[in-house]
Amino acid sequence: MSQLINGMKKTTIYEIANALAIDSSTVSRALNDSPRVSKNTKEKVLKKAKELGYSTNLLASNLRQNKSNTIGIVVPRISRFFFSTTIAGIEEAAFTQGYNVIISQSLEQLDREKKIINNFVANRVDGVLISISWETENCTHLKHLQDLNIPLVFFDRHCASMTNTNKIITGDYEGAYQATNHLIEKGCKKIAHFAGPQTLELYKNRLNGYKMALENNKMKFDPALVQESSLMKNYGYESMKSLMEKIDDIDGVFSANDAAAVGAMKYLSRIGKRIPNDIAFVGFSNDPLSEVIDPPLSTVDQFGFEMGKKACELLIENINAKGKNPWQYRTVVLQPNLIERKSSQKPVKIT
Amino acid sequence: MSQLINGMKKTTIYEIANALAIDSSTVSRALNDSPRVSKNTKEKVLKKAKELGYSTNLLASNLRQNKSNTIGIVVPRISRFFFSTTIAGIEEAAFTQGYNVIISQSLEQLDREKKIINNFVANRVDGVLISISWETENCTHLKHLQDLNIPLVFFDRHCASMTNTNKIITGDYEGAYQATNHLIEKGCKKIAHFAGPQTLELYKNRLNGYKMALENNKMKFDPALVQESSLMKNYGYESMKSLMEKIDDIDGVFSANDAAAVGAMKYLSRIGKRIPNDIAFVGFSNDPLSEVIDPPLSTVDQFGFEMGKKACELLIENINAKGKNPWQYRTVVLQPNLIERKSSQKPVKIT
DNA sequence: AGATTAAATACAATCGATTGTATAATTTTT
DNA sequence: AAAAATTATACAATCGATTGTATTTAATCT
Repeated sequence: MSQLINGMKKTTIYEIANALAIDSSTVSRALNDSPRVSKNTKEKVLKKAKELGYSTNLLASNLRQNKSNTIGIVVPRISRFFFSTTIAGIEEAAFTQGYNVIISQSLEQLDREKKIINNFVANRVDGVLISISWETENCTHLKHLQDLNIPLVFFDRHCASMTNTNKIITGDYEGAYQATNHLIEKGCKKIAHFAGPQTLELYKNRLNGYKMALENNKMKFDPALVQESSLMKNYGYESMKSLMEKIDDIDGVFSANDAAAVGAMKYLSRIGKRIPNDIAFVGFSNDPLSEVIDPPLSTVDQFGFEMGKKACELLIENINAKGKNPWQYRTVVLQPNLIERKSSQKPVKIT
Repeated sequence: MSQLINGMKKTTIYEIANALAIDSSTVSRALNDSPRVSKNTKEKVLKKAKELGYSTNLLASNLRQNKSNTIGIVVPRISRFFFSTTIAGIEEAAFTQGYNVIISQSLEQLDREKKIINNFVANRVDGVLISISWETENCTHLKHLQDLNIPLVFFDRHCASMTNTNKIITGDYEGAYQATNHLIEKGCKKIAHFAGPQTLELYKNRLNGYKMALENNKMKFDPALVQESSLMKNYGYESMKSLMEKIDDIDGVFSANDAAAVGAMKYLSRIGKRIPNDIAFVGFSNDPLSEVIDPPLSTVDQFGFEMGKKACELLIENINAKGKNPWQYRTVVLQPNLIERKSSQKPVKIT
């Protein structure tokens, strides 16, 4: 095993070629196991490569092949549970297929998102997976990607204005419908909704699912029962507080995420309300918090890992199809799953 | 704005050079704002570049400059809260300084870790940030990185066998000492410890902190009170169960992470024990779970985001120092912070 | 104006691997 | 054994940007 002195230059195929008195092209082909090289030479090359501590320079290889074997990921925040789970799924699929992932966070800022996309283009990523920021209403920077023939897949949050594109999303409408309907079945008469930023399609859909469930059960939709916020925990707390001050006979809450529900539950337990007896709760996302809070929070499971994995597989499929027959953009909807826990088990009223 | 037809070749500096009848080297220098190019030409180049939709090919640039502006990160699991927080910190620092991050997960497997490192070397990352897997006892693959003169910084989990290296770690011993001492102060007489895999330095240190706190308070250390596991939630549940079946007068638990503590608390609430009155709890990490569980769990805050940010800054410093005076390896210890919550507030006994 | 210095640009090699084409070596066929 | 067909290897261009050196052009000085 060769000892490399600090800062010594890395071995290249030329050094291997020199050492064996053959041509660099033969070395390259040998290393790539090309049928154009004899078994004998391949063995010699491999042996010498090991001896010299050779490691392919993928920068060179990538340049020549005009392919980086890299996928760019943009998420609002890496540390948010749902996104870190999705990323885990993406990484898993990417690793299996020999792709690297580079990850950047938009921090919900459009201008950061644009910068990131530019950087990805400059780095010649083979494809992009993105969950857009709150601020992203104008998607020209993403359309531009498609113009450049760089495959793109949205996951979870997508651009409503782009119809011709790949996306993999949750059945938000259906999940919200189920959740609300479940509360109604448990006997709730006045159900509030914590809505997320209505710039995002997915929160609109959750609101619509809520509305439609009410309507189908002949309950009137009351805008005063809807609180829109960023759905962070403290907003759940505040939303609940201001709702309760205005309307005191709320007996159910469907929250568009778990964090806000948790915040609200904390407020209610502080003011002595019982869950689910006084107010029943259903959240969304199946955040680990939901299982731990007391009482455990009913929620809608989103399968983040699965979504990431599928999104990545779809992207790679698209990458591999480049240059072949025209690509058919695909929309995959993952149907979520209502998990019933104690927070929504209202005792049956005897009437 | 030029419309690119699907699959059209990307513009290069040569096209810009041709269009303006100047040399490509001048274009390159103009784009990099070199003082060797006149203001006039710079403007013309920039204008033409925009017109042709030019985007630097960093693959080419990186090859030439033998620098990828990329940092490789290896973590056991991206979706674990502590790691996703750390990654967020790393990404933040990297973005600020113009670096990309590529992320891979070892899934606690040594052979995956080795593959990842090889891949990072082939991709010529400028530096590596790693939190090693459980299985990683032999660190030759990481020593190899240093031989290749690729800067390396460990964070959180490091190799005990490597003394000459950069690392940024938590004051695990001190944190554990504080946590245990706190339980003792609250009147606990028989404190159990949920220990993590003892292959990892950090869990050894937490165990030692626990031991030393007992010793300094003249309490005997009893190995039967220590349960070693992977510290996943269900292991906390099981550990507590098997402990209680053997020893029934335990009145405090210091768990080396929060998840295991939460599992144990769930078990105790099931069998009707009261927390903190019967058994007080302190966890480690300040996982979001700890704030939400009832009663809220006292824990030791680890500042994951901070750790990631500092680790990345240290790495970049090391990268920039390459080739200059010999680098002094650094060890940074972030002192953790005990957060007292209800789970450890044992009512004072009147004696 | 002519010489000297400075500014701006052009030339050409280079980073390390890949790949189409040409040539040499070997094997098969007749 | 000569011709044809295979197989193995060598040659040389290429990917797109960077950078040291050389050359041309413009500005300054005496």
